[in-house]
Amino acid sequence: MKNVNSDLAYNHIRRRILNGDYLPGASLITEELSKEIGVSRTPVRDALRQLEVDGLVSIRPRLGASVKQVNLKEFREICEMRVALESHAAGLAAISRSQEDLAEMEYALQAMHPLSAKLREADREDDDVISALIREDVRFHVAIMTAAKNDLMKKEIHRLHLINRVVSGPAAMSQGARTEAKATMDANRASVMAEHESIFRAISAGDSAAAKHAMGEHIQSIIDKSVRLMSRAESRVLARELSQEEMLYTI
Amino acid sequence: MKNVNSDLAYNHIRRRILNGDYLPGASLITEELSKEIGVSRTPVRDALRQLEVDGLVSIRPRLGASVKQVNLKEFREICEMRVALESHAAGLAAISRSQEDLAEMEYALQAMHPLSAKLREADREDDDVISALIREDVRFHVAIMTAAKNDLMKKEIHRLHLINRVVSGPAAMSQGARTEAKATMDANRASVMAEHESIFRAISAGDSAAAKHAMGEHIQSIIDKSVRLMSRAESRVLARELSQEEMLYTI
DNA sequence: TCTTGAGTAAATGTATACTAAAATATTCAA
DNA sequence: TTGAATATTTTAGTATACATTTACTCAAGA
Repeated sequence: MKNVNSDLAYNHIRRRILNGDYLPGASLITEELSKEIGVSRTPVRDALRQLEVDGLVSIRPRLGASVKQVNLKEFREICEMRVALESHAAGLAAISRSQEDLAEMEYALQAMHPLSAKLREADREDDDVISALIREDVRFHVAIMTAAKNDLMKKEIHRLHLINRVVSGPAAMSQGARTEAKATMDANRASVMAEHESIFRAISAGDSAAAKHAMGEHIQSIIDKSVRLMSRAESRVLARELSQEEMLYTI
Repeated sequence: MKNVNSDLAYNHIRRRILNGDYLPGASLITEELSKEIGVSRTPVRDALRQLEVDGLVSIRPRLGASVKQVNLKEFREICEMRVALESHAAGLAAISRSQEDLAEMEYALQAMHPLSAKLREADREDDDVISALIREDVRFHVAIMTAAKNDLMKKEIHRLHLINRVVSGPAAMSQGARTEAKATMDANRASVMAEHESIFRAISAGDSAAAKHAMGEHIQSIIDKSVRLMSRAESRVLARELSQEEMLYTI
């Protein structure tokens, strides 16, 4: 995208969705958005179609656009795609990684150690430390995607991440679920660190099969955790779609 | 898509691209297309944007749309994605396959045996037999994707296949390359059959790891063959993009 | 002859008016 | 009061006019 107004609309709507200003299911009316952004309906339509491709918006012909609501089936499918792509990417990274790639991964790991330790010792959760930890976690994963030397794959993985973020991110979670998520993350922090280490060792050693396997386990465990969390959170956006049959019991 | 006119335009352009009427690199002018199809520019623009998502068209802002030309780097990336997704899908299929799925795979294999044998015996290539063989090959792979019970993954694999078909399909090949492709395919037919058999055995036995591995090898060998063929074919559409530096030698 | 630059043509991006379909409100009868 | 039929409103799809940018042509000068 580089069409000034379409770009404007795209970035505006995208930011607001990722921000949680428009919650999953909320309808996105082109005219309202065009007034809000200050462009005509045409670039807004373009932006919504692009966002549909990104998986953040769903468009039903003649009925308009709304923020994508992911049901359990789709969530599972997205997760399976992530396992397939991220583990394969780790395998490629073990073959194609440069010294710079390895240095970036090592930097992230070195940075995470003290941060993780600090959280384990402290009684209270420190948001700054947590966000720093998340940043380094992302850095580690991005470094691997970069090392795999496959832009298409990197882009697709990023796309899937963003969809998951919209449905399982802060915006889509209740307050209770959010604190519980923090607790679980805290408990599993040590195992995450160990998994990162073994992924890094395999990539560093150039052992493609081992890297692939280690990453597969890692992503799978992350997914298992978030699925468990979301089920408990009774998140509206993750609710299974009820069949016509089941809807008969609404009395 | 279900907007009558956008749909009309989308199907029209898509068919012509897959048909080879518009070759890779050909520019697609919205006004020409709108006259040809008999709708206004708006639905044509929608269709072109959708086709860009499909990976069949590339749009450069202000410069218009053209049929996608895939360079060697992108081709490699698409192939790597296919290996990642199709092998993972085979692994899932080994877990989730139903009796109907297995029956469909077995049907395809049973149908391929005599067809393959007939081609090996006959001196002359029989187009009808070849297209029947391709149909059963597709049936086998589709059955596996279906058995994996992941629509998102199935759709993405199908998308990647179509892109490969446009750049490496009959339309994108010279006559010489086409006959050579046939010869190579003939030589490798036996090994393809053996690979199919071992994939089927693993899925049937519910051995996820084995199915994954067998499919990975199978796709990789298919890709290796087509890469070799295309390199030899000196296909314009697969040509590496020349740098500014290199363009200085055009005298 | 080659390069440079103004001018022109062509095609895309954008805004808007029009059309059609879906959702909502209203009316009237049972 | 309820329910169905109808009218109104809203909103998306489409066509088209206008604005903007790019590419191309052709002439003038080095």
